[in-house]
Amino acid sequence: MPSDEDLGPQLSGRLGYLLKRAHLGLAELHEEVLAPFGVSDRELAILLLLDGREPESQQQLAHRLGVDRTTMVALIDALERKELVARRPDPADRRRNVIALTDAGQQTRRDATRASDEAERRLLHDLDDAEADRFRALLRRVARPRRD
Amino acid sequence: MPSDEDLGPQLSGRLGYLLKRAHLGLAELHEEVLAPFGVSDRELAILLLLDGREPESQQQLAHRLGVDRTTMVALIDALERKELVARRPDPADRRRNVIALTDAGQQTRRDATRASDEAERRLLHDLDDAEADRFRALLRRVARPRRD
DNA sequence: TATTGTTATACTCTATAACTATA
DNA sequence: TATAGTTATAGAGTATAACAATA
Repeated sequence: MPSDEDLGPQLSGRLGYLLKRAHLGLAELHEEVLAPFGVSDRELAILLLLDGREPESQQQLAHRLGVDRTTMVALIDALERKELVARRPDPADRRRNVIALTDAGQQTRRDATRASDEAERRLLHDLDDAEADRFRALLRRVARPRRD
Repeated sequence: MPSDEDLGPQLSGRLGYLLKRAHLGLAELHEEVLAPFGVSDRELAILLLLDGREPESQQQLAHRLGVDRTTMVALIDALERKELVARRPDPADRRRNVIALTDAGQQTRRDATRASDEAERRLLHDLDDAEADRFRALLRRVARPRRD
């Protein structure tokens, strides 16, 4: 990724550029800290989505993650291969797969979440605690779902 | 994009999710406000990169944009088709193409930048002016290039 | 030999359409 | 008929490898 001097003030101050760089920076940190646990940031999101909920179908999960159900198939495939989640047919409706965290999945969720916390801390490294809280609070308001 | 209730507190508060949503929200706003000018946010970035600089080769431009030179080819192709930029061979080194904004490109840069300002304002709609300034200042510090 | 722009190719991520098994 | 999961396929967006022109 280029530095500010490369870009010039016209582009380097634009919100789109800043958000992209922050997002990309966090993605890189996540890749680094999650590597020991064998999951991607994306997969951690699914583990978090599954945790502490009634077991759900792939389709419900896909909807909550904001992807198509066809996209969900490969994501669950990967997590199942790693034995972090299990598919079982819903007895009440055998068209459905119910997805649940395995014990290993629970453990990975805990460990990977701690690692992700560390990635977030490193992203906000230049901010003191009060500034970090302020940033998070403002970002939450900016990230509100659009009301079109 | 799913709402907070869909996600649950475990995922909806994570920085990665918030940054992604803010970034995506701005991308959607940009698509809307830039449509009348026939350029994408990506293309506006290139127009801004070209503005007020010594003319540069495709490769220099690619480096500053943070993409491969092979990727730059199609981006310049599109802008050239719209007659917003012009390629001309560098007389001093005929391997190179020098890329320059056309008059129409200058005009589009001005108009599209104003539209992008509007998109940024709409993204920050829930913040008052002081909060928006604070958010920008904090984001700049978070978006610092990683010093690995 | 090395570099610039280009093309061909492949890889990732995603969605749409079509298939199957169930309902 | 309609729905859940799946597969095949296609479209972005990106990169790597190879090629022609030039240095």
